[in-house]
Amino acid sequence: MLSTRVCAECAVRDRSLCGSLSDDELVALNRIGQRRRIARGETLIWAGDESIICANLLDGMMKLSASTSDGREQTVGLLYPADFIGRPFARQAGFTVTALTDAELCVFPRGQFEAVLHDHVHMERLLLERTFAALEDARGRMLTLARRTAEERVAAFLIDMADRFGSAGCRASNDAPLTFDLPLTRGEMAELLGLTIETVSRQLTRLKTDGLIALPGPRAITIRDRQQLEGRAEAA
Amino acid sequence: MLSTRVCAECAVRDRSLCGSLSDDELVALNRIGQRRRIARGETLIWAGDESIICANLLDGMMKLSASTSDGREQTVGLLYPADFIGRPFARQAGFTVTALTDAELCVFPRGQFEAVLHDHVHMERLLLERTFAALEDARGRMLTLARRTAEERVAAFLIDMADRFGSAGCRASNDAPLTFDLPLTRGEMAELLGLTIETVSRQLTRLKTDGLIALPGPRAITIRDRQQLEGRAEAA
DNA sequence: CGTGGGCTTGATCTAGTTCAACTAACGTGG
DNA sequence: CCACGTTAGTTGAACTAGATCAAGCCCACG
Repeated sequence: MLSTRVCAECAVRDRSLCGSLSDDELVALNRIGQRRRIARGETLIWAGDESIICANLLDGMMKLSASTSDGREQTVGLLYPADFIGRPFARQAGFTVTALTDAELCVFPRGQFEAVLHDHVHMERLLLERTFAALEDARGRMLTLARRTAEERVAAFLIDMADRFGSAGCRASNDAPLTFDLPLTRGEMAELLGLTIETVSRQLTRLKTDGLIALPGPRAITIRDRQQLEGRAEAA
Repeated sequence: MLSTRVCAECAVRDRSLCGSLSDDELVALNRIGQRRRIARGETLIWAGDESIICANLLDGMMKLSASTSDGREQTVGLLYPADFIGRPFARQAGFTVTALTDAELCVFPRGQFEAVLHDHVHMERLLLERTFAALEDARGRMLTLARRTAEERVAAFLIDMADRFGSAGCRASNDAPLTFDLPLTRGEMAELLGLTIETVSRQLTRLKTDGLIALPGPRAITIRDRQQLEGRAEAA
């Protein structure tokens, strides 16, 4: 009873995997799930560790990252609220999962989560669809990392962030200036875009001096000319 | 009856998704599946096209590729026998699928394949596991494309190919020279590794002059010192 | 106040691209 | 059977996008 309440009040109930479950099914999931808060910078899972947990991200933002043996790092995915974390059916975690902001999770022991998955075909189907979507995203990013210029990467990233965090909903084609705070530092952007901090910074100031964006504060971005920014993102 | 025979004789029966089905379940799949041969260079699916088919690769090798609007291309995945092709539950194909060698496929209409998937939970589970594996592979490749040097990419690629095509099974740690034919041209390697043809060629001749490999013919590779080659692949 | 992290800016360097020959292998048709 | 065009591969010289190295700036926080 109380436990269904917890899920019923979940911020991402309707968007997460759990949205596929009926109220009574949620009871089972609640029994194995545990709320957990994690601070910005903390890492939940280390690549190579035994894969013991899965989770749903309830609030905040996290990153998935990989690194070479000599320490070069690359962010290979971003996680947003309602996203699924972890890899069922695998013994080892493939990537490191770290909080980019303070975050809140619903954590499940992997084995038990697999059992729930097994018993709830619809949930498994949803996870399959999400995994396909993640795969498509990763492959698209491969094109970016391998072939796009620094300017294209930065411009495309800003547009993506504007669409996610730009207030006043999705007024995508609106040409009024739009201001929002980036949830990532320059260093985190560099790690995501396959560049260095300096290059990211230079590209931003270039877009600023060209009048396409403004930088009201270190973390704030104003999109002043979305049209042109889109042009820079896909310089045909 | 005849139709089950077709699957029973399938070269990849035990390794493909279909391996999860009982003989009588195969009948259903056979009814919707169709053998198809495709020549080297032909493309089966174009990115952006309506997603009408799924398939199993029976024999040969294919690539998945993406490109920018101005024609820069990147191979985002390789497909080997028994691999699954296509994206169920999506209306559009995300990537172009092209044969790297003459190939043979078992093709299913997407909708009908989805229905089979729906009716055979075990098969859906297998597909989920494969999709996770593909996702992990794609993310690992992101690290390579963003952070590794040309030499590391080429060396790692050769080791991967040696493990797949090196005759006499997986004598991975054997230090006897191992010769095999690359299934990819220099251009295809470049597209896969995020480099240019010239860079791939130069790296290969460097590895040759350093004595780690030999190049008996344009397509042939001899691994002469796997240890050292591995060192070049992960220059710690 | 000073100290440290995040950010910017400048100067220099370099790995890999680009451009340009050139070579080798391979069919195809005269 | 050989000339010839074509495609794949190699090699060299020059160039450049982005990395690296090196200050400095700004502000929050102890």
